[in-house]
Amino acid sequence: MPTPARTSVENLIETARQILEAEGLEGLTMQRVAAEVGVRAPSLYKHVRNRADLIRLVTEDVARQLTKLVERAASTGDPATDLRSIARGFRSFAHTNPGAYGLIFGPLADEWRTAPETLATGTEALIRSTSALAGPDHALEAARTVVAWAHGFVSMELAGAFRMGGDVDDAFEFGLERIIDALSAGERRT
Amino acid sequence: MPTPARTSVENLIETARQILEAEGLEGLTMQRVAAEVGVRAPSLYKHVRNRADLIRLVTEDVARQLTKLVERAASTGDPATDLRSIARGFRSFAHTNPGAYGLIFGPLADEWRTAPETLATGTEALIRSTSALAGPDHALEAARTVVAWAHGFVSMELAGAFRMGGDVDDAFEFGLERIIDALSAGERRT
DNA sequence: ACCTGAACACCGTTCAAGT
DNA sequence: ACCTGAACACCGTTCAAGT
Repeated sequence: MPTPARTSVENLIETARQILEAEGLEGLTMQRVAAEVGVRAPSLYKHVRNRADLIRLVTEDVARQLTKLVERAASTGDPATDLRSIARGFRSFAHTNPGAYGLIFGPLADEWRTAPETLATGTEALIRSTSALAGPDHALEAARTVVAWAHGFVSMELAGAFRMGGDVDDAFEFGLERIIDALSAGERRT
Repeated sequence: MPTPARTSVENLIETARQILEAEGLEGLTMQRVAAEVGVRAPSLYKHVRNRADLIRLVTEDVARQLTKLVERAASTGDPATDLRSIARGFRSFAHTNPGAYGLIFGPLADEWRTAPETLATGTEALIRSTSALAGPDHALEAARTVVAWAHGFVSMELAGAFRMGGDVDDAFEFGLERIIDALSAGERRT
């Protein structure tokens, strides 16, 4: 006798993400998710392969959202302006979704790492800006410099690593301007 | 009847660190550590409070080692040279101790985060260099820029996030020179 | 003073049995 | 076609009992 599903992958992903933000990755258990959607843990295995698979799906969801944000931030055509929007958007995304953000580049098991394609369009938007700023020869290296700095900054910030006083917002803006400067300087020199 | 301890905190920390590098954080279980040192899991609780405590001790050990490395790298007195040494030393430490490195700024539970003091002397060495390079007014912000970039770069690298081709070593050197440039440029301008 | 087995509460996961 | 309880192997942790 076929019975209609009481939940769905989408529902599981959304629920998992809420739990992740509220209680962290350790709190994201199959039993917790099951309880939240109103079934027993074994039922989840009709919808996802296992816990790692569920986490991977959440990560992909997050990566898609971040990518869309970056894509939209790079819209004026002026590379420095776009880079500022991208960096600030990146940071504010991390602030509002700290748990989700930790999944993307975190030192986590290979199993739930997101595929390169998911982040591709966001990367393209970034490279477009750095290409205009640092020249096409250094576009990729410049993009890596920007994203490394931005990711490092927000991940340290979220980890509570900036504990020597000083205004953290100011430090972010300082770094952003200096890096944009440095990349444009490179272009002028070439 | 007092019996001599068959293990010690130091022994546990060292063993835990080996397991961490070999099998990742999930593989670092109390039973695994106990088996490795030749006792049963409950015995570990005579030496550490619990698993989180053991991980915290490992983190502190790692932080101390990294700090010492940074401290020693900054030795020539020339800020740009010292910054290069610090950044490269930082990166090579992460490469040889990827599991341990992940503990320091990772998006991990508060319980095993290391105390600020442990990283203090390394931070001082870094700030000395950035102060000479970017001026004392921006020393802290400049140090945050450098460390954010370096940490972001190596953590993305370790996470396998640089998947668009290009030479990753070159990207590191590119970013390093541009950032040093940008910070010195700031000094000249003031 | 340290170590142990037994026990408890919690995981993830499988599977046969229910509807 | 989905959901369930029971079961298994694994955790971390506590504790009384051993030496």
